[in-house]
Amino acid sequence: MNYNDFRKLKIISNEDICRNIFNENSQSIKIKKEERAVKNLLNIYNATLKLSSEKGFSAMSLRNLCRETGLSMGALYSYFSTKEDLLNIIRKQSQHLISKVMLEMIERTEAIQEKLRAAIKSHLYLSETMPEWFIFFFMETRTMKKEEQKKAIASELFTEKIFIDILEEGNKQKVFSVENPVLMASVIKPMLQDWYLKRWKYSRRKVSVDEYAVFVINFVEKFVMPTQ
Amino acid sequence: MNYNDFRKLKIISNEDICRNIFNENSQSIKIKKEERAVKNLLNIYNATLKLSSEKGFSAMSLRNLCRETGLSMGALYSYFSTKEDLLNIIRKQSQHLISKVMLEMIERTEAIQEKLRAAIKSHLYLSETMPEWFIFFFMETRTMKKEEQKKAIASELFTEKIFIDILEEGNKQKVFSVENPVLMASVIKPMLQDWYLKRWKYSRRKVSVDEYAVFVINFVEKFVMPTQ
DNA sequence: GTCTATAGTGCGATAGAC
DNA sequence: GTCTATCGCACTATAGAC
Repeated sequence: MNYNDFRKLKIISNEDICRNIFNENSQSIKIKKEERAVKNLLNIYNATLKLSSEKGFSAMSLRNLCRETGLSMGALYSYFSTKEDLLNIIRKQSQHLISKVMLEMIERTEAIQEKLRAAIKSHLYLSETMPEWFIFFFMETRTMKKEEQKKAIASELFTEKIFIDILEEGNKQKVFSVENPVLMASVIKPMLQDWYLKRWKYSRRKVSVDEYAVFVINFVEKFVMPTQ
Repeated sequence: MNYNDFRKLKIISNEDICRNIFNENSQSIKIKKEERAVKNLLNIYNATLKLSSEKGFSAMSLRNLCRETGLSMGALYSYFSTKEDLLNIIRKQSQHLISKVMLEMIERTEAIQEKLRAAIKSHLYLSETMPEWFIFFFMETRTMKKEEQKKAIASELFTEKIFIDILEEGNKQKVFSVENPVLMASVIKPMLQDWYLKRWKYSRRKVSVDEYAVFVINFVEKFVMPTQ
């Protein structure tokens, strides 16, 4: 599977995320008509990610957000109760959908080697599809309050666990030979994160997400496959 | 060389950085006595890195900084002219010293394989010595104005270039066999950055900087050394 | 060289008109 | 359901006392 195939699957969209936000926050959201609410939430969602991936969430004022969305302060506050609330809602829903997609993509494959490739690709492809959200999540974790931070850290460890499990299963099947699966998983993650954190670098050098995926997969496989 | 040896070298200190800040900004700094100025600058420097590595520079107010340093608003403004100015001064001086240290450490070695190891270790050891600064630099790049941002990006590319040069020289000497040195250098960098960005993870798992260095070096060498 | 006091701005949040 | 108007507060920055 390459990035084009992945996109055709239409496995995830910001609209799905906003519909979930609406359904799970129906009490705090003052707007009752689903279609209107989802439309505005999508507007707010996109604008928030855009503005805060530029300068950070705390540097984004709600007045910036008004300008970007075309909504008034009053209207914004019909969709969330505090600025911090907005951050938490976005974190929660997107995070949930992303783990789901990764697991689905891995489930589609059979062989353990394919699972490793699927895990790497799905993370890269997801971040290619919605880079602002990945940057947002990475950068804003430390600005969150303790309790929210814990959930963000749990999510980081969750995706890492996916890799650890695959590597350990590969060891068991004697397809892989990884001395330290935990440390191995630890260094795969930052390579995937670099794709969205330093996107400017790769686009400047005209490296496509597919090329990057192949490179990372080769790199990792050379280390995890038993030497002949 | 391990981390302990590196520390004993005392090759870099925050005081050196602050003394440079004083010397290179003698016009904008209103305090004229060097010893007093350096002492207070060090205080401000440490407090700024501490506070902004917690919640980000833009979320750190100058009132926070007063509390942390024990200085008043008026006193602070004798050392820099605007809040943004403070950010730029810190970026510039630390960045300069860090490239210098990396190059020095590499120069101490002879064989190209040792140079690769020295480059990896010096980056890891530096970030172990002054993690707040590395986090600060990584996180605040995007909050900077265009012109400052360019300098930060140039610095990222500069350390990457160090790796590219070593890999290409190794290819020439036929010690390495790296198909794509640029992409290889691109993925080494995030592995080094992970050490300070996710420090909580490694300390929780009781991985020392020396163990991490060995792992990264093995990982990279397995890929860059020609297969027998 | 450092302090306190304060000017001036922009923030998050809300009340009430429509 | 969305708007405008406005409150109270915290911010950066400065002026002037000591």
